[in-house]
Amino acid sequence: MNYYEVAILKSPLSFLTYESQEDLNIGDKVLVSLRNRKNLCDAVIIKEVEKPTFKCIEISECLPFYFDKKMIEIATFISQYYVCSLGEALSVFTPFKKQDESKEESAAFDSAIVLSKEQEEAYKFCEEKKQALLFANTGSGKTEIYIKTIEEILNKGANAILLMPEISLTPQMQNRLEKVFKKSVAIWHSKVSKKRKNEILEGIYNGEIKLIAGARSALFLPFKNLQLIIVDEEHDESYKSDSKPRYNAKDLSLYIAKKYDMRLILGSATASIGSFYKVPFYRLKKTFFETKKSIFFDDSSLELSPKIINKISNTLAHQNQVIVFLPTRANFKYQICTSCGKSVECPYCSVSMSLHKNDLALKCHYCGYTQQIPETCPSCHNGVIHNLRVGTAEIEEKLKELFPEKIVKRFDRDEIKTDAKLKSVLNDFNNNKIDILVGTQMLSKGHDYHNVKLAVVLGIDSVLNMNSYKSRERALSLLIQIAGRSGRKGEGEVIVQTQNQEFFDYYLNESDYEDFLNGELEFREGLYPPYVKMAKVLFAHTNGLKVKDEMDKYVKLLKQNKDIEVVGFGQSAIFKLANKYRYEIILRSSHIKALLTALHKIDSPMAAIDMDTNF
DNA sequence: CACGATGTACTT
DNA sequence: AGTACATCGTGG
Repeated sequence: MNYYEVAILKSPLSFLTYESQEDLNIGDKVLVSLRNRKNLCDAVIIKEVEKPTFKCIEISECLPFYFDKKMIEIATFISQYYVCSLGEALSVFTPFKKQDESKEESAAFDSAIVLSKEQEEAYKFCEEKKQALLFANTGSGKTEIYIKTIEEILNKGANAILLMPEISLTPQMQNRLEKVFKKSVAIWHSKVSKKRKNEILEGIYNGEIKLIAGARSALFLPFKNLQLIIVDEEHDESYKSDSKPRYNAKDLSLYIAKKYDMRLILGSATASIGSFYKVPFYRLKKTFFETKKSIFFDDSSLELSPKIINKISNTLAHQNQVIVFLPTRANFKYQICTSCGKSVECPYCSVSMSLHKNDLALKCHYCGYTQQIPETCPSCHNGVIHNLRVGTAEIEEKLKELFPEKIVKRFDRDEIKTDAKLKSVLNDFNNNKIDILVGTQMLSKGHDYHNVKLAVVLGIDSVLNMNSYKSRERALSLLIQIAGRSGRKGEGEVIVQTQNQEFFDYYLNESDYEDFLNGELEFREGLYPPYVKMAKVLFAHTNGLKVKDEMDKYVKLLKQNKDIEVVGFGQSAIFKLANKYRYEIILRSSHIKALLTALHKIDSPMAAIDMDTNF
């Protein structure tokens, strides 16, 4: 009889010992039964052990899948660094399939791309450094460098992964890749159907698919010979997972590339401070079409001021297109009573409900709770509800009133729910069937709107004024990304509504993003990442008193540790979420090991640990 | 005493 | 985490 320690997938349990008649290998995927559990559980063989003193259960079945050595090593790192069980860490991977060898037909792709002198230099730089940051202005042609590099890697018979933020897996990027790599490329993200995912996996198993362009989870696909990872829009914060394991796919890519000596390209026009600090960078500034960009500012607090309306009107009069950005969905963010001043809150979360006129409803953007629009204030019963801070739907409505003969469409999470919808709206926009596109962050992500001549940026101050050491970085990079959408061909205008003209103007017109990054590095030294590590411990429970006590207990405990600093603690920004009260502790340390040791010791059922939080 | 809601103990 | 089982309160 053989005895094995197994990690239960998706479970926080530590290793459990099972027996088996069969000789199994480390990494084999098996099914085991667990007392109290009706279904068999997926598990992974971690190591062979001596016969234990207690009685074992037999492994129910060995499945024809396995996790290879690298997967187990990377998962071990994830469980250490992001503080979770090995079973939880392994569950993000798609295992290999035990089967006959895949056909080793060598590929010969020819993108026929000719790089410019500057691109060629950048390309060489990335090759020499092995792991590099391609800090490339919008329109400077980083995609060509990606494709050229992928081509080189695939032609050597190896595999490549191109990571992109889910939202920016654009149809045009798909087209460009398919044009060169044909059936060898596949798109992978959470909205791909289960059936299609199985087809793709089959393609990876038999070697027909050599390149995956996809979201976060694409990093964990079973490639035999992965040699290149590209992280596009590397500054994007959505690479961080917000459920367990809370890994950051960009940071993990760097870890993996270094550990296994793979090529890595991090690409962005607004490089993140972390990458700028850690990774050698090449600055690709020269753009193909020398675009003339004029930036205007508007300091009104009105959402659509006469100055802005005038600009839009002029642009439309010349048969040109406009995009309007604002960081808020729906019609209004807050519903305030004119009489008692209270806002309508979600009964399960301590946040204001947002008005959705289309659905005649108030919705909670955090838990999804929906209720009818109240006629009078639910608190004092006599006041009238007054709206504060507009969202995309409201601006869309106003623009339709102002320009009744023009086509106005919305581009946000409420409107673009499927891939088909995304494609059709982008298609209509690029075929000039839409005059004005109003949207949220979604607008800023790498889409190529080639006829846009005006970008209107509203509400950027609410991003800048957020209470986070990252606010400046977020606001400026967002603004640059949106501004980059205007005038991709020829002249473009940008109008920014802000009370902070000096800040934005300086970095948009007089200085460079690189200077901004250097300035921020100086500001963060000794206090914030990338110089120190920060983590959040979130306590959540239906009982608000119990959870506070629990947090207090850990504050006391953690404060005794000389190697780590309790930066702050108290109620979370959203105190009540989905009917649970939330408190948090923010930790900082320049001593990673000490911080991780402390975090691993936290064993409260109410606590969730978030390493490298997106504050 | 029947219920649902809440709490707790356990997993090889 | 997911589950079964224990305990508590309410209503009949």
